[in-house]
Amino acid sequence: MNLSDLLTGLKEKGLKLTPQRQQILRVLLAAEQPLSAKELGMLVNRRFPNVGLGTVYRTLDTLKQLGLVNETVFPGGGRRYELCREHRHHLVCLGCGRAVAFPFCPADCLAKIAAANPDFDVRGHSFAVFGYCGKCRKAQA
Amino acid sequence: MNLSDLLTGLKEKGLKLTPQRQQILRVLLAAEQPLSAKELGMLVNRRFPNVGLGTVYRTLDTLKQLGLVNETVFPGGGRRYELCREHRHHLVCLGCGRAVAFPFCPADCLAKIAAANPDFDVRGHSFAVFGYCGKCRKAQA
DNA sequence: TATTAATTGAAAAGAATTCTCATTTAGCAC
DNA sequence: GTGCTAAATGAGAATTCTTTTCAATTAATA
Ligand SMILES: [Mn+2]
Ligand SMILES: [Mn+2]
Ligand SMILES: [Zn+2]
Ligand SMILES: [Zn+2]
Repeated sequence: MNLSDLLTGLKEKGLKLTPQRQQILRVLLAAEQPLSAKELGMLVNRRFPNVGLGTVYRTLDTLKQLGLVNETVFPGGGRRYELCREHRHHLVCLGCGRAVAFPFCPADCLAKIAAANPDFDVRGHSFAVFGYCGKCRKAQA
Repeated sequence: MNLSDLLTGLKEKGLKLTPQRQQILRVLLAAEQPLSAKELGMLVNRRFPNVGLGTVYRTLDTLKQLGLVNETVFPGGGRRYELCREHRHHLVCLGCGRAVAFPFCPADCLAKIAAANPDFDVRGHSFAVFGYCGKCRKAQA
């Protein structure tokens, strides 16, 4: 998934290709881990200093609705955003906040749950493992 | 786990057994699903109308630190609290917010992750499945 | 009952997110 | 290119959620 694919996607939905949106997408493409709205805003501001958080949140909303971005909630409550690429989950450090992705998910659990709750229309799931990374453990000791 | 067990726990840690704390624990014991701080506060207020949210949050913090309460973050970002009973996860309705617990967790995934990241000190994990419950589906249709 | 440190209520402060509205602008027709 | 229009933006106000502050209260202990 590259920038022009994403822009084509927006265009098809009748959305304007504003420079702000393009830059937000560029930052998301370059990100190596899920970003908070604030982090995303700061990165966007490197090139467009007066894009406000309002625009960041609005854009994230539209991208979520288009299914291009997904929102993950990490322990402590912070919402983070990333482009939808391969489905993945994260190993999150409670010390420094860094996240490492892993590509597999609890398929057996999901199957059990769906089987046990036929009335429920399952739309998604979240899974995250948290603890302390090597660096933070050394820093503590 | 009943009320006097919990109170004994608090006492052992040198914490005061205030009526506010007791009521918060009673409400958490009676709850059938994780509560937001606000919901918890309102339920506490039925008996103690002037307990403020400040006290609710402070008490939840102490209970978390004692390992008696755990915090779960549901999709959208709301933090919810429940007594630590058996380890469990939830099936959460995106429509009405109701949650149903299920008692198993992705053990195989957790093992794979721990094996692949020996430097990382795993302290916990979160897992939630979301979608729309039977009631909400009927309401939509 | 007197003492004391922990706890509380009330209110202020902070942080995160959403809303409002006047202004700007991308996309389109001419 | 020029003008039109609905969509998008910037700036800031407003909400909502959570933490902090501090003077007053109170549970625990002697
Ligand atoms: Mn998964
Ligand atoms: Mn589990
Ligand atoms: Zn770390
Ligand atoms: Zn529902």
